[in-house]
Amino acid sequence: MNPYIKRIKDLSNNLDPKIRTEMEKGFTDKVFLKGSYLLRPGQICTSHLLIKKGLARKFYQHKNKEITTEIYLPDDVAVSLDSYIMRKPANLYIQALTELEVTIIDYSRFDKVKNKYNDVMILDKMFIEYYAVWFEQRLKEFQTMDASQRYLSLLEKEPKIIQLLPVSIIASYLNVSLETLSRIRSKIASS
Amino acid sequence: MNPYIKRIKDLSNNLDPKIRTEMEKGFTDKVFLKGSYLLRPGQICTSHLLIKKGLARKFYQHKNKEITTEIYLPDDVAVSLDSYIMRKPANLYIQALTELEVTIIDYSRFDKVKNKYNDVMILDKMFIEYYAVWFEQRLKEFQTMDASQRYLSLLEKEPKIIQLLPVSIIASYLNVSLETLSRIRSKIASS
DNA sequence: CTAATTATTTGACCTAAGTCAAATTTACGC
DNA sequence: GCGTAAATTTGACTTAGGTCAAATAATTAG
Repeated sequence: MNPYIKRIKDLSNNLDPKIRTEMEKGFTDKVFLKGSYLLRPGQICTSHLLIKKGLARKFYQHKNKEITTEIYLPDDVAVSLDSYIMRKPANLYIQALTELEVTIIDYSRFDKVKNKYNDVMILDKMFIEYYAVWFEQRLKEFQTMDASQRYLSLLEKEPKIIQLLPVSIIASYLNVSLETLSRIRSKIASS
Repeated sequence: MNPYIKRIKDLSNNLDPKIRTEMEKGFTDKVFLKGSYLLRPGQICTSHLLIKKGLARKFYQHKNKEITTEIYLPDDVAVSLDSYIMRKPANLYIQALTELEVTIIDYSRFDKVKNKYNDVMILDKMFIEYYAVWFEQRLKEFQTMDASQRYLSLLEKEPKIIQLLPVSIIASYLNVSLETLSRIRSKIASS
């Protein structure tokens, strides 16, 4: 796990139990069927979705092609940052790729707790900081690596994604055509 | 100006004057010569740099080519988020492109004020939220637009950048070769 | 088990954009 | 203003990766 994320988790676990209890009042568990949508374009994203079990992804439609922007494994948090922060309709989908169990962290309840306890505010800020840095790194990969390098980097950093997901989704996450990804894989296999 | 940034500015201006005064104690003004560096790889970024006058950019070196990641105009805030947040050495440069006047907002002083006043903490969080959303949008541009479209988008959203900066820097900001950018411009001019 | 989908691979071809080199234009020092 | 250096443009060529189409391979339903 990323060290910064680990720090967030540790701090979260060491919160005053009273605060934790109050925070968890705003949590709801929910199960989604494979293929179903946790968020669709037009809806406002009013919660963070903590993945407990299963796989999910975030993607948008562009010229009748799907671009996957994030893939979620257990312990990841799914949210349309743009929609959540700006309180405006989302322009993307969050979709369950398997049967999925999530904990829903409602915005307005969480917001109250944040404003009451500085420690919770700091945790939330750390989460966004991590997100910003993650985006910066991902952007850098697109600016400096070709398709094979991006694939190898993903294989190294997130082998589970490669193992668990179909070529079409991995390709759309790497922003290459599935034919190209297939060629990259066969080239690597034969070397 | 972006509406979210405007909201941050407004909130900042409406802070309790006592808080503002305390916050501004941690501010220092400084002037940089054209071409000089406000941050270099290896240094830890321990401040936000508010541009008062002049132009600056952030860039990194990749395979003896420069990639410009941000261009700063007056009122923008320059910071290596990665280095600032993770408290680790930066891997990029922040450089004055003209004679430059900045206000330096020192990390540790600002941190004290943030933890004392929730309103300041919220402002800082909003700044990072904006940053994350900005990165997300920029990533989307690279994933969905070709070189000409990125150029036209920049021309529309940040005409000043196009007017004020040399082709070589605009090209490295759009992640195209300067020859390609030159061709794009001549094609647009002739149509 | 077999048929029918669906996913993946392979092939042929095309295009956006990169590289290298040369020509031109612009800016700057004296 | 003149010469030199830097910035920009133009040309010729190459290449990564896209598209379209067909061939396999893997799943799934019945």
